[in-house]
Amino acid sequence: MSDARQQQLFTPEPVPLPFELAAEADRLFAQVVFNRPLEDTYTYIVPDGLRERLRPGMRVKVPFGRGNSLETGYCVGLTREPPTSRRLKEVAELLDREPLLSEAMLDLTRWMGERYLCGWGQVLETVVPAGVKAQAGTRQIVCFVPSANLAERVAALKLPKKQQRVVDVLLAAGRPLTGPELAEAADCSPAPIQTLREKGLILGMEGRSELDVATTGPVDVEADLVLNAEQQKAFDRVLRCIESGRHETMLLHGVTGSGKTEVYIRAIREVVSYGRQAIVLVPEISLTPQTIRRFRRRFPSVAVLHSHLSDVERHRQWKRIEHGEVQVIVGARSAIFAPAPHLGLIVIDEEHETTFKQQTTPRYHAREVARERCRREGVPLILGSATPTLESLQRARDKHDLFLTLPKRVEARPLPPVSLVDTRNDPHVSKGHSIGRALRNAIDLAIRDAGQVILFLNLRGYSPVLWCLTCQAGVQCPDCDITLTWHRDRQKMLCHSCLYEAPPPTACPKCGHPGLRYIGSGTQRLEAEVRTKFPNARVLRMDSDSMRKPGSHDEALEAFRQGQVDILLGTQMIAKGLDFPQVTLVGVIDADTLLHQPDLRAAERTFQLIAQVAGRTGRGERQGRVLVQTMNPDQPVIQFASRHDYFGFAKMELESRQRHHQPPFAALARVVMRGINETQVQEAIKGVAATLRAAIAAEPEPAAGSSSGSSWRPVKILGPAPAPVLRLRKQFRYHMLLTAETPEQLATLWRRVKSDIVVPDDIEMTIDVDPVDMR
DNA sequence: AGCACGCCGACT
DNA sequence: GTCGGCGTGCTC
Repeated sequence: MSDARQQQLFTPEPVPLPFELAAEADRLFAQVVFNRPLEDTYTYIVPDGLRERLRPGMRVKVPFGRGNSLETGYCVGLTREPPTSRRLKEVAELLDREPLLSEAMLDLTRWMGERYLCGWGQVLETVVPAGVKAQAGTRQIVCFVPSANLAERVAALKLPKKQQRVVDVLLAAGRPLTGPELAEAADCSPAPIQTLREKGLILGMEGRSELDVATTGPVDVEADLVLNAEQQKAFDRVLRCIESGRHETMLLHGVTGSGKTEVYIRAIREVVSYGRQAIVLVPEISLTPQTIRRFRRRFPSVAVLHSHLSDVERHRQWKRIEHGEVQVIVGARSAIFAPAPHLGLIVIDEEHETTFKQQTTPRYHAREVARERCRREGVPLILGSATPTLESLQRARDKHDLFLTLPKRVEARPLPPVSLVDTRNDPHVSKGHSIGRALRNAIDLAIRDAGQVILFLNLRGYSPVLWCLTCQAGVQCPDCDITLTWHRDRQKMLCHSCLYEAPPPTACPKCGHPGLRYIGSGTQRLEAEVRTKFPNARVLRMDSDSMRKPGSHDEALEAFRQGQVDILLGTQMIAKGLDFPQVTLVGVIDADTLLHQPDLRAAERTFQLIAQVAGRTGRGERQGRVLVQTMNPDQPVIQFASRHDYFGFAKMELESRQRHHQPPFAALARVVMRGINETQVQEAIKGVAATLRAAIAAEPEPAAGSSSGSSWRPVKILGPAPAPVLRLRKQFRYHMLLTAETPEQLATLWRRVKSDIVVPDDIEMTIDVDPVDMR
């Protein structure tokens, strides 16, 4: 028998008194999570003073840890039964008047923590915008209300004139008034109000000023366009799904220029007519005034959420959405968390874009969060793309999702013919030029016919490599394993992976020899080349260097649209779904850059990019054509892209992925460890790999045939190995991949093993579920 | 992720 | 004798 039990023999428990029992039965506990990588929720006693006000979704201050330091946490639930018998601490303070999140969003964020292997509180911290937490745009104010029986009490007193007037005004108002409001209405200074407050006749009440959530003024809403037969067919299917009231994911495959947006708009129109809201996610880069206008012209109340909003503005939009004052929410990745009270539909445009994956904790993919949110709320999800990810395509093939297609461009315009130009033997290219003979001729011709030209090169700067002839290597960033890019406009060498910059060296910093050569071309050098080769053409360069001013992006595109520019050249930025009817030629300067990336999706990216860029032409009355310069004209990906053959590409690539047990045929997670000391990082990741392998070995394999359906494949560990970019921002990085059949298997293993892993203080470890960037 | 606790070495 | 180094393990 334990000491505790022994003692009880001599000190019998006192019989609880009735009021104690009542209090016990009536106790309330709060479940709290923190912005830390912790899996557990922590239970706290809710003190009497807070029990009426505390609700799930509010933040609290609670004593945490052995030092009982006050930490901010999120209350995620309330319960009457404490889950542990341990002695509980009390909630110290309540930080919010209203919940920051609904119960539904709390559930969704918990799912995210489990899916992406991070703390629930970490998810909440990023889901709620900072401006909402700080209640940006509102101030702490004092409002005045009458005390009980004020009228009778005052009748018995003889108040000075001004005080009497204040009382009359307040009684007549019938609502709390702020100090200035009251003073204004009673035509007095704050003094009489203060006196009345001190006498206890009127009461001060702490509150917050209202946020001005004035909606944008009335706008003329344009009528819907007439759908063509294919759009109508796709829309009919979407309509059936909306009317069914059940969740379904629809993959809308539509070639560039096929009118996907019009189908989205009709679907949104439908759910809006039932009084529901729609969320439209677009890649950040597409979130231009033009895109926004497109929705604003069709719906009277549209909220836009993007990264450049101020805290106050974001808070205002959030409130508008929360109050149901908004029909359509258009935004980038994080708009997936918009607090729409009656969600009716989510649309993800350009579903294949990698910007939908967040690259910091919580490393969620907005498409997967959207899928889960729609499933929980029983509403449809539309994924749109001309080049869907193989993950989405495979789900449609497996009949999990519905496949809809718009196979033709609107008005049956043909897709532009794509010619591959082999630059291996081109006389200009071998001399270091970016524009080969064929492309030069094509540009000449296009300009002579008064057409516009787009030239695409996915490298900014002037020259990506400063080559040392002695070392036979490029000059690298001192902090990263990346060659420095020469930016001629700024006269600086820049690292595109960190903030490092330096003046150009005259000699190799490694070996000290002079004789450095500028090799390769970025958009700046291409611009110079274009200006010399086509001196009469009006040229505009668009990349993140030339478009730093806010609004310049839209301005540039507008100038191009208006025909004030003949040749537009730039990076990814110009590849996105914009509609320029006068473009008759698109040139891809170098199709090979993406092909050789150390990424399992390199081929997919290459295909998507060529397809995107090619889609910029042939969108008007005039025919367009595309020239793709490559050193690998026989490469299957480039071949498929030149034929606009998405399905041919997909078939080939899916077969390859299946053979190699890669997504979408496997679930993937990537563990990265980094630190200043390379051997320490190596040792640490070896330890983690060993722990994982031991856990896998210890797991008994299920008896043959016991698992129904597909064969059970245990989690496999690939690596550890140096990350493709070994050094980044002074830190050495090693990684390993975990693969399994399902993400659940990965999660189970990771959770079991995580508590056994000890990482030294100066080493950082992250896990990325469904990684899209392997650098 | 923090942070307090512990158990070891070089100092007033 | 004590200050403080960093591994270890817990946080309602």
